[in-house]
Amino acid sequence: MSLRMALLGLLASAGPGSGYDLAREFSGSLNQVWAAGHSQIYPELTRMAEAGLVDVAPDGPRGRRSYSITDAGREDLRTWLTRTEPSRAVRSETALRAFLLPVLEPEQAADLVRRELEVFHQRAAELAKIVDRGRDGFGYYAAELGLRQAKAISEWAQWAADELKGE
Amino acid sequence: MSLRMALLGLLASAGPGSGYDLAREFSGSLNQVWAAGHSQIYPELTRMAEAGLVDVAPDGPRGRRSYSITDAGREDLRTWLTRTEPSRAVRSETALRAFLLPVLEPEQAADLVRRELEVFHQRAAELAKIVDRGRDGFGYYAAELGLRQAKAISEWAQWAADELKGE
DNA sequence: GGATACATGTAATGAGTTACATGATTCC
DNA sequence: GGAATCATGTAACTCATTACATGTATCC
Repeated sequence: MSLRMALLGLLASAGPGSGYDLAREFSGSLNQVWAAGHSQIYPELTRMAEAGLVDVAPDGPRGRRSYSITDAGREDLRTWLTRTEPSRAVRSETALRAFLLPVLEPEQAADLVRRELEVFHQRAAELAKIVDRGRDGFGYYAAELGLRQAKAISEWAQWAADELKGE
Repeated sequence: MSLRMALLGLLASAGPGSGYDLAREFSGSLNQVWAAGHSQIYPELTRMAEAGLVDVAPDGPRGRRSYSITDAGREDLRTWLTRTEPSRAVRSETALRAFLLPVLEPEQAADLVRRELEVFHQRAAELAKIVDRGRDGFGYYAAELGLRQAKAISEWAQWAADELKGE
């Protein structure tokens, strides 16, 4: 359902587009939030068209099919956002590794934590750039959230490295 | 692979246990980090036994089968933690909804954000309790990470609510 | 003419969720 | 005797990843 809602959201705010366009947006800013490959996107768009959530304009160049959101689609998206309870299930490999840290020797655990520090420090810097571009629409709130989370993780990594030194 | 590593980690640090025990640990503190139900755990343990990563002691009461980690299992776990690159793929419904916020009216968006604020504020309070119990071993580093992330999300929600008021 | 980007799909596999199904022990 | 908990499994389904497969338009 989440993939479907992400696609509807993109069509609602960026306007009509092809599966190819949508797949490209998924490898851009949305990728930080929800990943999907084209092999997942194309069949889902077909199902969404069958369900009347999107209209298809076929026969563009190179067989391009352009999808646009319908009123039913907009309705579904709004209902999902406002009336369904978000799944807060977390599945973070970084967090799982944090959980498993105590099975390592402190020295190896510290190595692992330093690698996370570097990656998320880097990610925070990238997201800061997006945030600085301001409220140009889509991705603004998500980028700010991503930034705060990336900072939280790198600060945790710093803390954990210090903690492990003391052992 | 992650499920397998989580199981090996639990067996490595909490000692031998049954699938039932492991499923219970998954619904406890580990649940914040990596969720799994018994229908996923039992078949995985069977495969792990076939691969020689765990030993099985069958014939406990009520057909209980107790699993313990082998040297090969410990080796696999250590190799995974130290030599494989973590997947940093994120799949967060909260973040996806943050991404989609601009499709809502500011008022509805603010409602959504306030609900997240409440949930993560609550979660932060629960994790703070676990962290306060101190370095009693497993879950300590993960709880600290979870706490920092929950705080980051609720601070974001506060920021977003203010931001939406201004619109 | 060749490389690159555009464009769409399917197949096989793996991971995860929900529902179904069963039975033993313990506690009251 | 009945309820709760312990204990294990399978089946059906959905969701996600990787690999395979093909063809068109544009740029140089």
